[in-house]
Amino acid sequence: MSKRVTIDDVARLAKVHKATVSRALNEQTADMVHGATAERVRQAARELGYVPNAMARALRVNVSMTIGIVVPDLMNPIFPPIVRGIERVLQPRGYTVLVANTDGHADVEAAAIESLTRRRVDGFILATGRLDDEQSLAAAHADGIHVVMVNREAAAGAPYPSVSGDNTAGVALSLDHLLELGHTRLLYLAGPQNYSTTRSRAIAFQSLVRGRNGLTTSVVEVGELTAEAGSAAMDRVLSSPGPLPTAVLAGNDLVALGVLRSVRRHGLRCPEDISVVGFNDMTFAEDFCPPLTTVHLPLVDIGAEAARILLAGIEDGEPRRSTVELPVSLVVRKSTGPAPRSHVGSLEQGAAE
Amino acid sequence: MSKRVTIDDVARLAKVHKATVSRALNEQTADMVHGATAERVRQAARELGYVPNAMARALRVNVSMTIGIVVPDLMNPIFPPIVRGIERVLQPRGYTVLVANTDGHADVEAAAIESLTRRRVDGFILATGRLDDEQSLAAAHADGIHVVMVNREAAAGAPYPSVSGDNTAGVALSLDHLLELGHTRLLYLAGPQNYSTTRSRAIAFQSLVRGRNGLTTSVVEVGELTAEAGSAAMDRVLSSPGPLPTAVLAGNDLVALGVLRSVRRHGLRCPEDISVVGFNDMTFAEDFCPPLTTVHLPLVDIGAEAARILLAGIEDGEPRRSTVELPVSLVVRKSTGPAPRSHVGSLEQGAAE
DNA sequence: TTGTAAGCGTTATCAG
DNA sequence: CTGATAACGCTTACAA
Repeated sequence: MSKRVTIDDVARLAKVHKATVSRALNEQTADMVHGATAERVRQAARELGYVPNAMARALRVNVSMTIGIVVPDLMNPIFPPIVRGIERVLQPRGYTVLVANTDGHADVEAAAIESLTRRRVDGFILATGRLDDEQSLAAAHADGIHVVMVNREAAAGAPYPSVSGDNTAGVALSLDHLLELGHTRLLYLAGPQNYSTTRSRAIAFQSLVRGRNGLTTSVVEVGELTAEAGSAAMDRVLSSPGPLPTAVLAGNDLVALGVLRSVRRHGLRCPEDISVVGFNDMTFAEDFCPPLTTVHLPLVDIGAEAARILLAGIEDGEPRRSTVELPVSLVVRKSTGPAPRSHVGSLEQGAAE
Repeated sequence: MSKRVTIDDVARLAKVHKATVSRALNEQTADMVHGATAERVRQAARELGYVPNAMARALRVNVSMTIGIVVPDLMNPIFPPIVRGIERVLQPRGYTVLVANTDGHADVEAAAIESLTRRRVDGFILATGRLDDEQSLAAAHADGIHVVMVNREAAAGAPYPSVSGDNTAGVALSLDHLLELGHTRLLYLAGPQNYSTTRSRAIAFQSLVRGRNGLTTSVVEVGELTAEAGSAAMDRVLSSPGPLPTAVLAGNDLVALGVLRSVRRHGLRCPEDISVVGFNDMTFAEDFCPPLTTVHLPLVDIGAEAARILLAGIEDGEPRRSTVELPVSLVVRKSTGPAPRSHVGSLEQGAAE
């Protein structure tokens, strides 16, 4: 536990003042010192195994080179790619990333933000997508800490820049695909409405569907964005009376996965009896049973772009106000197919075209 | 960007010395100050929105309350559960977690460790499982920073405690299962041998299989622990001459997934033509096509246990030397079935029982 | 119970 | 080009 070596130790060995050591070891200021001196200092540092204390530096210069990322749950497969994207741009610039999970609870989110604020992160990237106003975040923001939202639709008076996929386009793509396959009885399985992504997807669905003739549509809200919740919701749908939907659009892939499980359990086949389309194109969506047709979001890029905007804000001083929506695409796999013939005749509302 | 409020600001408002503020706001020392004074201080702090500077504190007390986690790739689904487990025990104790990805490269791993050392983490949890000796880690360790390995078999002279699943038992379980199903021609698809987990699994396989009559076994090493590498390796196996294995044990689930894909592409059916068993029971293994039979590792527990050991070491001062192997279980799903009858007669070596 | 003062390891500023 | 000094925000002997 030999007391850590400090800049003073290096100075002593190199027979210079610690200020000189500081200058010699710093890229920015290295040219302020004589070449030979600098080399002597570097040599001494190497010899002693000197590792600068980033906290002392941060305290002095008031910049921690640290970014806090807040996610609901790293185990949700959409977040690791986003985090990777963020790291990909931050790491090379010398930033380190602090990740906090919130489990989707507002109070632990507040605690996480507070904890990161204590650590004096230079900025926040929030991937929680909750719509509730966050007290501690606003406070941090007021103190000049930059914030970028990710995977979150910017609200009207959005105080923070945001980066997300084009949810409306994604829903439109899915819808077109299903319509082309002849589906007329559609179910939208929406996520909780206090998540902006799922909310905006649901809104997109409603407005795209409105005014189309020959369509029977319904929207059911699932309590959580998990396979379990999706499964439970679909169970309820499948065991309720009346004609079943021939296709379901899920709020995200996890929900879609739950639907797949439920459909299987009920002895129905996907896509023969019912088509399913997801959202996000999470890792392994192609390996599901059947491989999931879903809207592909460029998650890594979304993370990277968020990081870039954050950095730009930090460097300018001026917080940006951008709202970026990255393009999405539909990747058609095996969970969607032609609408089942047997149902065509049994429409009970809406005129068939 | 109003200059952050400091302890002095609070002191001024509460009309006490900053030392008193420090004492009042600190759980440990709060009882050293008069109740009324403490309340006044808390009130002032609240009023000003005071958030203590953790770095200044860390600098003073020489404890950062920060733990560095080093993983190869957060996008590999086995790591998020481990990280969650770690957080689950660290968070409540006030620790914050710094996660660094290495992409499996030794040099970026070194850089990550150095970066975390600069930040003066109180400990490391390494989930990289590489066997290469890490220079900067040894240096940190020599300076009294605690280290715990996770998902890594302890080598003979292991300098650090480690927590992992019982790999040998896992392989034994898989093997027994396949033997019971009548498989006699077995392929082990091992991961790279510089990962201790995959190495010890491969060794377990070899030694368990040795001396068993009536078995034809082979071991093929795949270059990486990814679905792509697994797929490529299996492609090679399937397009080589000679009788095919009736069952393959994969070094981990990702490799198994690659095998599944390859098998499908080659027009073979799993498990009718070939059985596949994985290792790890990663999230969504049950949703693969077919659902994957695999060895379940208690990943969250593994992470949690690692964190506990780390904390114990930090609190004692004395680094532990424990090597923990958590029990594993086989979860049988649909990717394994009876050995195909058609092959029974065509064994070309080893006596059928 | 509270105040004083020193110091944690850096870097910025100002002299030399 | 280099050295001295102060300051970043906090905790902790020690003193009152």
